[in-house]
Amino acid sequence: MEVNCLTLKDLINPRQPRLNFAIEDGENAQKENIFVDLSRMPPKTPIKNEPIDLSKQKIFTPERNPITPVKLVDRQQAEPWTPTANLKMLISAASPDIRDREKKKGLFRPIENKDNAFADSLQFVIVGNSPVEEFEKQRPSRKQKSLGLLCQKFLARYPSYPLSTEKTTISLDEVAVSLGVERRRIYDIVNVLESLHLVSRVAKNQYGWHGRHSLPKTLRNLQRLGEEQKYEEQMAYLQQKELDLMDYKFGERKRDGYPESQDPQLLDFSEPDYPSSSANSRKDKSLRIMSQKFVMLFLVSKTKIITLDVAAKILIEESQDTPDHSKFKTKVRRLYDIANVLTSLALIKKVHVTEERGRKPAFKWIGPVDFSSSDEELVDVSASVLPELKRETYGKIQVCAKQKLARHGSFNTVHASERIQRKVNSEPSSPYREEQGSGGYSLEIGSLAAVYRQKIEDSSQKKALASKRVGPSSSSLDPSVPFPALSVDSEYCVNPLAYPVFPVTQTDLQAFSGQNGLNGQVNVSLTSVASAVESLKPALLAGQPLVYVPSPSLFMLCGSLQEGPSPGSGSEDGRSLEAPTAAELSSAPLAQKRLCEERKPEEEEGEPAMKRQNREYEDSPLSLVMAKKPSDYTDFSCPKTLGGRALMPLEDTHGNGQLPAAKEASGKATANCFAASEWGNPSGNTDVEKHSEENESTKESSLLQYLYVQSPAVTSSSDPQEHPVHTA
DNA sequence: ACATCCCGCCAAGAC
DNA sequence: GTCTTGGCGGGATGT
Repeated sequence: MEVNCLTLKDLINPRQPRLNFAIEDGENAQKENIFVDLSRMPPKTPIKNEPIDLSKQKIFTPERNPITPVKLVDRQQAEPWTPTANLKMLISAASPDIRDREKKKGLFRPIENKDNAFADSLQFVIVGNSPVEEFEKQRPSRKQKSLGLLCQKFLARYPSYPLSTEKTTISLDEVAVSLGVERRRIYDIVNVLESLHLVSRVAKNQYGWHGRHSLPKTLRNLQRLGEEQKYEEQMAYLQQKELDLMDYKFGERKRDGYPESQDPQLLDFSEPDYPSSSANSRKDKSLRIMSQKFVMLFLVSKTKIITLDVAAKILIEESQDTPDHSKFKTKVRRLYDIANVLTSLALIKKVHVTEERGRKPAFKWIGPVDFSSSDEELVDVSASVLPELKRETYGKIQVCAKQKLARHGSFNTVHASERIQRKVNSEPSSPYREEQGSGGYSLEIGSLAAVYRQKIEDSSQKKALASKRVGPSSSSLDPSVPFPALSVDSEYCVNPLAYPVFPVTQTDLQAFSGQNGLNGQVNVSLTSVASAVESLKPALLAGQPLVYVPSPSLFMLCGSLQEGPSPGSGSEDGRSLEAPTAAELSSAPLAQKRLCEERKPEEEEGEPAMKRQNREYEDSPLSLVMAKKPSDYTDFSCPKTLGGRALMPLEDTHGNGQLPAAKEASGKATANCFAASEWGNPSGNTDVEKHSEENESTKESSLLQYLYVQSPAVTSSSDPQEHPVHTA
């Protein structure tokens, strides 16, 4: 893991690793908060960040006690250090030496240094003092410390579609250390992930990693709930209202626009009572719930674009908090946090909506849209119950599949209901971390949207141009046109680039391959990609009425290909049984592969996103190669049983069904399939396209047209992204 | 000036 | 009381 690198550096000096540990541990020992403080104590200036000492990690490495929540303290203590030692350390902190050390740490913090990834494998390398200087140089910019980036790193550690067999346990401490951040940050990430059931809390300090297997299901449920909540109407209402005036007091809005306002439901939903959660207390209004609601808004939205303020207003209302401005601001802050995580999951991307008033920040859903597979499993949710119920439900299901539950004693922490869920969800697995082994690739993996974007910008622009040429035709209207009320939003600027990466496939592959030593990483030259993309586009677009052309990224293309009615990406998905055009099919994949291959050589810090994407591509090809049977596809697409059990069970099922020997392979295949099915769509394009087809609403909305245009200028900007275009 | 959102204080809760 | 969680919002950074 990246951590290693840091460690190494830290170790730089003759320090024995042990010593380092001890020291660091001592530091670490202090709880994050405390620790932080300490760190601050010294000259904050440059250092700020690195509360945590990586070195330990290394040493301990991830695997360490996965199950039992290990406290840093404990670790420390393992070391010769005593608590007093910590004090000493603190004291010493004042000394320059210590400062340096910390600085070094800071430098090494994985987050900042993406390159570190493989460090783990490396043993401690002693480095010169340079680190300090470097540190100063490097002083991580704020962006480098962003939650989104952090989340990507976090995600990179785990396979998107873990095999059923591997139960990954996430130790918050570990992760915090390895990522070089305070635990508090990890909570932010984990809470959002938990809201989507990508992880579940197993015990104190312990989370179980589920991956995206159940994501479709979860989304489906959320969508359902969102519908029940009538979020769409609320949004429409708000938007309208905004036009009129800014206030978002909920009393007003509801009445006006939509009488039927289901506020009560919402309210209920939001906090009051989850059956599961005993006390709604703060937990219930937590980030988790906000996250789910936020996602619901997207799923319900026809436009798939939601502005932060609208989301904030809706959330505020639900919470019933007083509408005061401060609340609003706070909500928005939280939404940014959530959005960052969702962005790194490639579920949404940032865009800007131009209204009469001006440009507003917004997010567009680029995740899977069709969770067509119906499940009965669903939670019968009364809205109120929703989240928790779901969890439980899922959990139960899973449990059934696997009875393992919690053997760990650790459950105690959770509320009864929660406990159940959590237990269910997370199995006391032995911690397998692929990451460990993979150290190197960990970083690469996930979807690094942000990074990716930047990198891509150039290419994207080009593409954008191309797309434009293609014309409005290519630039599609957003099929999903908003509700009439939404007219406000008429203009959306979206960056073409979608960076949607599917961590999924990659991860999976990695998991698989990773063991093999395969790192899917590939660096594709942007140019090559672009060219490929463009070539592909036409074909893809051709049939569809409305197409959102994601100009920029290959990724997008791929996605479209796969999903799209068109091409055959299907092989992966299994969908494309009927390969649309042989040529297309073949071409696309091949192209991708090529690209991927090309890239491989280069890996750089900034690149991770690219890499990941590339991998993804690779993955898809792989999957193709693997050739799953259509059957798999079907399964995924229609989780007859229920997507729910999905995670492990599905895999298991497959495995079982298939030759045991082949299990692995099958597992992989399945994983891929999943990935494809779920994520194949991930690209916004796909979604859009589908929507266009599907949405009836579209017609209405047809009035409004959204052009997605790439901003020509974008390149330079860090966020190339979208420029608003006014089409309507 | 405004958009983003990091940072970490500090309280609620779980032991 | 200690430790884990995580709400919250000040204020820094980015644009």
